[in-house]
Amino acid sequence: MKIDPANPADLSAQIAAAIRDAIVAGKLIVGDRLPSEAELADQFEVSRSTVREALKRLAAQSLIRTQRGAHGGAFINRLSYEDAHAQQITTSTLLLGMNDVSFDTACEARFAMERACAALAAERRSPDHLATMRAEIHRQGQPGLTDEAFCASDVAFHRALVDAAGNPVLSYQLAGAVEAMQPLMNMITFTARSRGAIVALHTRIADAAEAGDGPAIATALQELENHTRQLAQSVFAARARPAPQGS
Amino acid sequence: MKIDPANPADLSAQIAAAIRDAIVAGKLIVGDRLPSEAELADQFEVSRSTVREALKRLAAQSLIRTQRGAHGGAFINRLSYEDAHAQQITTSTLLLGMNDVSFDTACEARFAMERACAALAAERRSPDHLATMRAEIHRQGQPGLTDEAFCASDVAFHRALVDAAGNPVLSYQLAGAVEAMQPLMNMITFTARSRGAIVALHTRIADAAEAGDGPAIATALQELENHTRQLAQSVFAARARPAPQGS
DNA sequence: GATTTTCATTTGTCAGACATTTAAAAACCT
DNA sequence: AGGTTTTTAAATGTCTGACAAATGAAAATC
Repeated sequence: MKIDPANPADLSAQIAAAIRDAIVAGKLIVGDRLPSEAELADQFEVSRSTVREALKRLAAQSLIRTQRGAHGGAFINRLSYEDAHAQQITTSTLLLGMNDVSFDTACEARFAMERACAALAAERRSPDHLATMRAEIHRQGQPGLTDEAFCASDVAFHRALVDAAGNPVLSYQLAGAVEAMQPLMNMITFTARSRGAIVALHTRIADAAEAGDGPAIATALQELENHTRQLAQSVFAARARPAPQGS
Repeated sequence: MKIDPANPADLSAQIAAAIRDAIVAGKLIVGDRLPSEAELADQFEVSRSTVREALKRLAAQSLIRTQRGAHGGAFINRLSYEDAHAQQITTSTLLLGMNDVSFDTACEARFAMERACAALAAERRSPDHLATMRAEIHRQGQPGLTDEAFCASDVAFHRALVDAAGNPVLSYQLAGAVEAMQPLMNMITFTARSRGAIVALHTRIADAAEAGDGPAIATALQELENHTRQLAQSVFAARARPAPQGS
């Protein structure tokens, strides 16, 4: 594990990359303890501050965790689904927010992926998942719900559908995509009429899941996608009318 | 933007979180320049080293980029698809590698997601995508190809299929899932016979894409998933036989 | 007016110091 | 001997002060 002092890139970035590569390559495995900061500074022939900056970079990616005290140090961290999930949501949200991704593009991607678990969800849904879906549908029908709360419940419903597929890898990937959409969805105003349509479609999805009918879930999701995109289009059109030349 | 000095957590982690939240909330937008390290140290009432460690954490997530010199500093970075993609691959690869995710689970998730772009790919594939797919199929048929090279070509083929869906968000999400599988796929030995079967299925996929037949792509992908899982099962069974009680 | 030099600003790196945490080792007291 | 307290060593967390290197703007020069 060496670094190139002639490289113009930051030394701390090089050191972080070297250690990260060792982890990805399996040379350092979960639970292993890195040498102390002082020892690493000696090995790489840099100061302790530089080593520390490198370790902070790795900590930011949940690759290591540090412990203070006599037998403390930096340990290779087991990347949990939870950590990975949180990172993915941050990344996806920023990606969508910073790159002017159109609502249509994000919506299309999200529903395409969600339809991918329709068959598995129909096959494996547990009573727990069904109960969660029913509960969220009930909440969505209550009057006086703010748009934000409606959106949050929508996310919870779809999250339950995804989890019903019973594949943690799929859940991790999809939850990121679904939750990253939330800031975009929050821009929409849901009228009572469109809420009714959404609740009806959610009910169809829950019924189909209960009946184990995968294709019916997929069809309902397709209709939900169409409805959502139309709704967004009309909302954005109405919003653009007062200021057509708006930046 | 404040931090709590009584919080037992690292000050640098708190500062990083405060700035990250401001970015996610849109209070800091792409291109904005953060105050200089010295000014941040004054604002947060910590030393410059602590501020630097916080900034390195953000840099590790591609949230900021730094520039040296008179009018340099830390700037809010536009998260590119490329950066997000690279991060996702690292995260997914480690997640799969560290959590003993079974080959079946990962495989199921990957193909489920990939089938999600079958319809879109059939509709939008460009001659470029078809050419890439054909080229990779041709490479996969050549004798003397190592297993690693075969796997790499397999990834390139599926990458082209995903890109053919013409949705950058979908590409970003799926590419991570597909490429994260590569280390698991590399554990498999591909016999000449199974390579032939895979190439035949790839050809069917390319033909269906050319014909604009989405369902046919999905069917072929399903068969490819079945074949891959059977192959993995037999390989792992053969490997387990010499040491059935192996840890 | 164009070129060169100077200069101020900012990040990158280093060295040394002290505070804090932690677990093991040592000392101490039944 | 056994249990409790104290000490100690090792490690990370933070601070201070310094210098190097890069970079763009301003000043000086031709």
